[in-house]
Amino acid sequence: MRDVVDRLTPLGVMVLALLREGDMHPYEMIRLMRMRHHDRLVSVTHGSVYHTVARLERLGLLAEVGIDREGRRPERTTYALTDAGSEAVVEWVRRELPRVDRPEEFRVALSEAHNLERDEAVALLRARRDALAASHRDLAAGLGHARTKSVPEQYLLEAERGAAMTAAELAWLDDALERLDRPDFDWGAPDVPSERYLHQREAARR
Amino acid sequence: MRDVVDRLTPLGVMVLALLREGDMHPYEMIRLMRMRHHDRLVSVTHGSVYHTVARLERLGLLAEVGIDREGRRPERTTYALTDAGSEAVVEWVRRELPRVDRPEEFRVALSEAHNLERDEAVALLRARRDALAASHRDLAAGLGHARTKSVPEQYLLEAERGAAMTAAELAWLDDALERLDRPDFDWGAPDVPSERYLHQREAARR
DNA sequence: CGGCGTATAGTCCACGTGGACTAATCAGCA
DNA sequence: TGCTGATTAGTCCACGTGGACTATACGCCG
Repeated sequence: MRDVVDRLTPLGVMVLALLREGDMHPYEMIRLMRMRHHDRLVSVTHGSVYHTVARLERLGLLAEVGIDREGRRPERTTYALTDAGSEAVVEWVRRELPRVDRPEEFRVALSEAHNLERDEAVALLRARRDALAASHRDLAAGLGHARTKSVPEQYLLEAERGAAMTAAELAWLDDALERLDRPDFDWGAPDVPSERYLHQREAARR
Repeated sequence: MRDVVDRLTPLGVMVLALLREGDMHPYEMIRLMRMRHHDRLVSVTHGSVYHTVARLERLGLLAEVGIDREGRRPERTTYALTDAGSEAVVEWVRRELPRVDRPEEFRVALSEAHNLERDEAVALLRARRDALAASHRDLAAGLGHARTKSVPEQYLLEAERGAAMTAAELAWLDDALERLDRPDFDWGAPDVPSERYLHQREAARR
């Protein structure tokens, strides 16, 4: 079970997360991801999506549920999430949300955090804040050290920016955690895929 | 010439940039990148580095200059930069520095910006600032639009963070540009690989 | 009404990466 | 002095991705 989670790529997780909203064929996943601008998080190409779906099927995380044909369009294979697949998404997000290495993975985890219960998401983000603070201390120390050895500024630009970005994320996280902690934050049940998205899907299917 | 630049990966650029400091064998590149914490920018493994060097050789951007053997240690192949390789680094940085998509590439470009003349680097970063400002406006507009359609906050966390990060980078860039514009910023000639680094290499070679 | 472009749906190959493996030598500890 | 573990140096295979390619159907412009 745990080893399966290790083999998930960001795109794989997004695919599984989409199937939590309902059965779907790969091409529709691509449309939805593009419509929601999720292609800013992972690169969404035909090659990667179809291959990813095939791989997830081999892993037993999703399964074929039918081949329908609309008009005389090419036939399309529809897939559904298995229990293992549903569990794997949650496990993956749980693992990636607090990690400060692997920023790509984190952005995907954050955008799928709604698949967790609110309390758990908050706890994981709080852990992240601490790790981020430690990371920022390291970066600042490294910069300080380099300056005592009078390394020319031009060589430190990237490190400076890194420290600034880390500080900014820290500030954002503190702010977000404060908002998430207020009891009037709605969040809702993690399994219910929100009426809105279902409507969006219908609109896209039109 | 331009097509060669298209085929450069971030790791490839870092390898070429290292060779601008002097001839080197792949294993030494790995040591240096780790020592300078450049493995925060790209993943530095034996597999990728040796393969990358072989590819750059096929592209004619670097060339074997000798096989020496120290003591009875395994023999090591030393490589040198060709003129085309030297030019390719500059071209690549020139192209990636202002781009706001592809953040990975940008971080490498920024850390190799010292290979450009100061004036050119400043001009490219100024172009980046404008592109970044436009990108931030888009993100903010998208968020505003989502809020008018009352999308639950839990689905907007990643987008919010993205906007905050973009704003932070914008602030850092403005600050950095202001410092870079002051005439007492030293920068120096782009070709001279800085005494300091040569010492560092000797120390590592020891 | 004919043609051109774009949307739908999917396959397949080439490329780059990363981790596992080999193998010898040096440093340190007991 | 012998053993263990880390360092030096490099090879190789399996995996995931992305771009090119195929093929049909629909919409639109002239």
